[in-house]
Amino acid sequence: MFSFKAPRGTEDILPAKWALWRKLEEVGRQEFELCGFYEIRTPVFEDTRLFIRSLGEATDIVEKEMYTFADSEDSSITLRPESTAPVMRAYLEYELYKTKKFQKFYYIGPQFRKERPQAGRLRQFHQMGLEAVGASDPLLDVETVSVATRIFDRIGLKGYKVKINSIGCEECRPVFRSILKEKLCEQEKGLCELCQSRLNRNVFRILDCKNEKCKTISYHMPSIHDYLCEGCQSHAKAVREALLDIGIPYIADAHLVRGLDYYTKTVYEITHSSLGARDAICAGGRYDNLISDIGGPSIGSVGFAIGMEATILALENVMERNKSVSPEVYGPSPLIYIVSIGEETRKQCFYLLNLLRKANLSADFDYEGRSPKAQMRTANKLGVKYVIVIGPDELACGDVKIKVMETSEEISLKQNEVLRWFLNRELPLKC
RNA sequence: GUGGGCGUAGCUCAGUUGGUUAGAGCAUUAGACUGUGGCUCUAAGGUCGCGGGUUCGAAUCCUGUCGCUCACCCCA
Repeated sequence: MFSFKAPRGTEDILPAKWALWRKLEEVGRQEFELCGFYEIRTPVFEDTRLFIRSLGEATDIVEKEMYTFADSEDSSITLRPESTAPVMRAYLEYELYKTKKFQKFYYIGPQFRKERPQAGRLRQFHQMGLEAVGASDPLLDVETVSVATRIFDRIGLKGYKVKINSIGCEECRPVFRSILKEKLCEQEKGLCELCQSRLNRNVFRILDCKNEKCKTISYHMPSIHDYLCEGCQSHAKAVREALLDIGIPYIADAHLVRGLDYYTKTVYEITHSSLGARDAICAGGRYDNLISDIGGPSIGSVGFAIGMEATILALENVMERNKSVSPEVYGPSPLIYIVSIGEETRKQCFYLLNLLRKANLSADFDYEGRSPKAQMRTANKLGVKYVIVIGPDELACGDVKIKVMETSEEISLKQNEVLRWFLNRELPLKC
């Protein structure tokens, strides 16, 4: 018999795992809003050309990793492989820059890339990220880093590293690229096979190669820092100083490069060593050309994306080592469980259940018609504070019995007193 | 797209050179306790991923296939 499964590279987040996701999302939202970012939601699919234009035609994402569909005869849509371009598209479409040039956005949502799944890398994955659009201040670059690190701090993720670099702008990068390429070509035979092909496709990636021979060669290569133009140099310096000033430890990594074409000046990556080969939990940087590339005015922006699966994986690894951090897997328990004994009491229980819920007291009930013992077991497992018992005896005299689970104390009350009794000692949930 | 590893109960895993009714722990449900939770004990549950082959006999060996996983290219 055929059985359905979640498609390759997708995963179901079951209730047992939701607590961590929720925590990450809630902390993220709070932190974003604390720093003046506003949530924006864009469609999960866009005109295919948006991504071709923004990411660059020759990138792997565009060449082989996009979920692209014919929408009608002459239009093609693509499930978003990242959210920066869609956010910028919205910023331009509604001409938001006309009301206020500088705007700060954040987003949380699924992204799609058709690649082979691997640890922390899926075909449908989730990012939460921010975009600060319309300013070139290096302090803004640092603000984005600080938002990311505070999110990680506040969810209790220890042991991450901030790596930062400048990759120059359209002025100085091409100069460095050609010099680097020239020097590397001289040593072509010493490079691994892959890097030899990178010479023509993506020279900067060679600096990042894990092959020992390539590492040695790139160690002796000139550094981008020697070729940065004056503007990029002072920008990079200001970023590093501000990071120090506000106490964010970082690693200046001259070999850090970015896959996407649109980055300029500042690029950074936050990694976690517990993750294995793909260790980035956040990546971002400045993109001063993206907006003009997709048809907007020439204004600078900076942003990052946090990989939520990767972050949660890292968080779980940290908790594994430090069991004192309890994950509260199933989230909050109901306050009250109602146990009915005998078929004829169920209507009364159900009435009471709805009364409690209308007063915002969380309560649940057994719909399987099981034995009182089984219902008590469930109540215990749920971790409720109180159990209300109604059986034929109670029904006959219009009472209910309330059991306080912690002390096993039992109290008899008239049915019409129940609600007041709870409201006197428990705060209703806020809506 | 390329390469490695792994598929046995809901979960985590044992399973001897191929040998009778395939095991453990945890979880679930029921019962012991017929109106009361936690502890204890008992019981229930498996087409050994799927197909083919070798064999008197296959969870075990061979082969194909599907799935998962890790790594590579690339990337969050």
